[in-house]
Amino acid sequence: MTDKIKEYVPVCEEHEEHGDLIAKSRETLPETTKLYDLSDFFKVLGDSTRLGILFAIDGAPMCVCDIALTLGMTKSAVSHQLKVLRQNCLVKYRKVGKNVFYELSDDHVRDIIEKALEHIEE
Amino acid sequence: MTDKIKEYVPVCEEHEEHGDLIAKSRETLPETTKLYDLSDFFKVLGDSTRLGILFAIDGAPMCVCDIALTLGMTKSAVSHQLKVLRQNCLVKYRKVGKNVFYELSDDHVRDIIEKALEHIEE
DNA sequence: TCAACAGTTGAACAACTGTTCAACTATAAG
DNA sequence: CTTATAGTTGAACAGTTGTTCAACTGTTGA
Repeated sequence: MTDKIKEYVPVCEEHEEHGDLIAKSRETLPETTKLYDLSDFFKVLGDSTRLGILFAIDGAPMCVCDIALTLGMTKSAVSHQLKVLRQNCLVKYRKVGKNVFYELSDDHVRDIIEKALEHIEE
Repeated sequence: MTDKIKEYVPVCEEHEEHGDLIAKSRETLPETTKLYDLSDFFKVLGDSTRLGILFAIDGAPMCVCDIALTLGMTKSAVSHQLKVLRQNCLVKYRKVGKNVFYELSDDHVRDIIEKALEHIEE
């Protein structure tokens, strides 16, 4: 071993032929931040509890307690997940007396879930 | 504390009024297994590396090595994630000599990602 | 036959995630 | 004022996840 900085050597033998392809692929790749935003969005949907909440409040707004009853979970667990959904703008809420009613924030999410359901059902 | 089994007592005061709502919400709720399948699908998309791979091979099939070069990752890390994508049928592949070329398995996934991109961009 | 490279795999490790628990705030009713 | 309930929150814990590393298979070409 020398004290020279080890150069990063591309390994694919056909690399030169593929050079154009790689360059082109790199160009069409979204920015890193956008890739993170996108994966964060899918991460939020990637939990059965949160999906359950979204399905539960689809149709009519519900309070935390009733969501918990519907899903058979503790209020605490539901509240924690509602926070995640709130922070990612998937739900909106309004306070009425002691209750907080949650509902879907827009139809966009409904569409995406619908499409995904079609996908896994085929 | 008695040795009686502690009964599960619904807590929401307006619970009786909400009874219908909860029953209705429970009915429209997908089955547990479907909820898990759906969240599993989103989990797969909920990782920036895997999304990067999908974007990279969108347009033209690529070998593992080139995907790794495009994303600036090790072949091993890419291969591990390709395995996840394979197991969830998001990519298909064919072996040509020493190389394994991966491509998107269908347009459905492209649509979902596209819709999600629209959502986070608004 | 042998060396070089593409790709896969399992173990290990660190980072992250979801639920539980207990403590807390706030509103409503007696 | 006091009590009961709705909801939130932070800490703790267990389970999961992604990358790294090293070892491995399989194909190509000398």
